[in-house]
Amino acid sequence: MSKCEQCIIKQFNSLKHLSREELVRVSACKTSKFIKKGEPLFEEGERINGVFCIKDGVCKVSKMSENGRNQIISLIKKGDLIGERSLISDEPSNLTAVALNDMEVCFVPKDEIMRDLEKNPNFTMSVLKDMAKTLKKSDNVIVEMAQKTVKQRLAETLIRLKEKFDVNDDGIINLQLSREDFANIVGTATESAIRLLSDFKKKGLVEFKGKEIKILNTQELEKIAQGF
Amino acid sequence: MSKCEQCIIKQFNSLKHLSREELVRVSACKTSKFIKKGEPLFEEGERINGVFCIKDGVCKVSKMSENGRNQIISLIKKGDLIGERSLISDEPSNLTAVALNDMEVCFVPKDEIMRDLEKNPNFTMSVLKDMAKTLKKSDNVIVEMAQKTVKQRLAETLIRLKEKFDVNDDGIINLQLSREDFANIVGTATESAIRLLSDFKKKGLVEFKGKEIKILNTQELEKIAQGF
DNA sequence: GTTAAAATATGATATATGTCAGCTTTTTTG
DNA sequence: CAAAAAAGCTGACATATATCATATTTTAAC
Repeated sequence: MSKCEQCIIKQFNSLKHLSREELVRVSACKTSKFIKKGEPLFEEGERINGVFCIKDGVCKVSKMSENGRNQIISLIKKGDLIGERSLISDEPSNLTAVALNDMEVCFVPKDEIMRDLEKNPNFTMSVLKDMAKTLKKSDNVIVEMAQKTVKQRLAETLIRLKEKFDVNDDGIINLQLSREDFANIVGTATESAIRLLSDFKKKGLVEFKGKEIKILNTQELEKIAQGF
Repeated sequence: MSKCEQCIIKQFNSLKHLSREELVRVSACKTSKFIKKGEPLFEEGERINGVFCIKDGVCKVSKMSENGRNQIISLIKKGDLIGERSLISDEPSNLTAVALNDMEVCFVPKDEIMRDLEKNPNFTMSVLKDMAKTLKKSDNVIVEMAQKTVKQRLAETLIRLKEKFDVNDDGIINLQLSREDFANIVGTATESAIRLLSDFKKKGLVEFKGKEIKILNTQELEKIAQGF
């Protein structure tokens, strides 16, 4: 199994603040997992008891509403950590994470992370900063959900996908989402998402080949997101 | 000026984890402020450079949407801390806080808090836990905003107000909100909020005397919040 | 206390979005 | 490869909510 000390992935998250010694300890207790597309990394109500470091792949993090509909809260990708929150608040997860493509993740058990949080202020501070950043993003999402129309949110989502995930030579975004996923991100009915996406397509703003997405006119999408 | 070491308010927040020595230092550099109803505690874009500890009163924390409408993200009351986030991420505030009634707050400058965060792991851990909790709540709000109707959200809001703020002998909630505030909490037009509130009133679920709110039927409101 | 301003209320109407139903295409499974 | 299942698409219709206009009541200002 690969060693954390030598793993480049940690550069993308708070684990980079651990000392060599600490990393060796993490490495000794961590386990590797491969999650296939469509399979859960963890589910609502489950005790995670550790932190996942995403080595490769993407997962959708969602939550069931009382109405029985699924809301995707965020997309987590290579380099991200997930699970710190439940660990810190010592509660079962309030979220479900499902792989959107084949994933490779490392799992570090709770005790090791807690120990590092207590002993290494740099690490703790980094986790704290990360949370502050996430909280800020959450505020933005709340405002967006509360104030923007479905069309605005969908345009916004497309722009963000392009920014967050790589685009290949043909301009195709390196992530495949179903229409239902889109609906669950913006918080609408699948049919509405389908209709609006094909609207965007008709207007020449995006192109779809199956689930491949290519953004043709970011500027116009931005205008729509802003309400024009 | 009163001393932090002797202040009971700190029992309600992370400051309770500071040592006597640390509290004495905090006390020495803190300032007291009185904010009148309607006045801002701080505004979007402002560098706060410290943390506020709310000694008395309530404020609404909001953010402007691109559509030009105000969204209230949360209500902060006696005992709460506010400002840690901007301090930790070292950025100007993304939020505005406006007093809903006369407030008394203490302001502790950044340097002192940062010093405590670096030196006192208990304090840091407490702040971390607090953030994890807020993040969880944010997830819930996002799901609610994305998936529930305005009516559901309004019912939910009324229930939460009753839980969060004291109720006097006559059953009246100890917080006055305008119809516009209600609209800005649930993310709707003021007219819609007015209509729905008077609907609830007609159905005997709530009672209004001006801005005084009395909840008459929590159970029924809960049903509405859940979509019945 | 009178006037002006703000908040609340209500009606009419337009529009966005949800829901249901049926159909086609794509993907999965054996 | 065939059959079944899932995903995508489209139309018709119902409904929630926004918007605009106007009236009334409450609060603030002089």
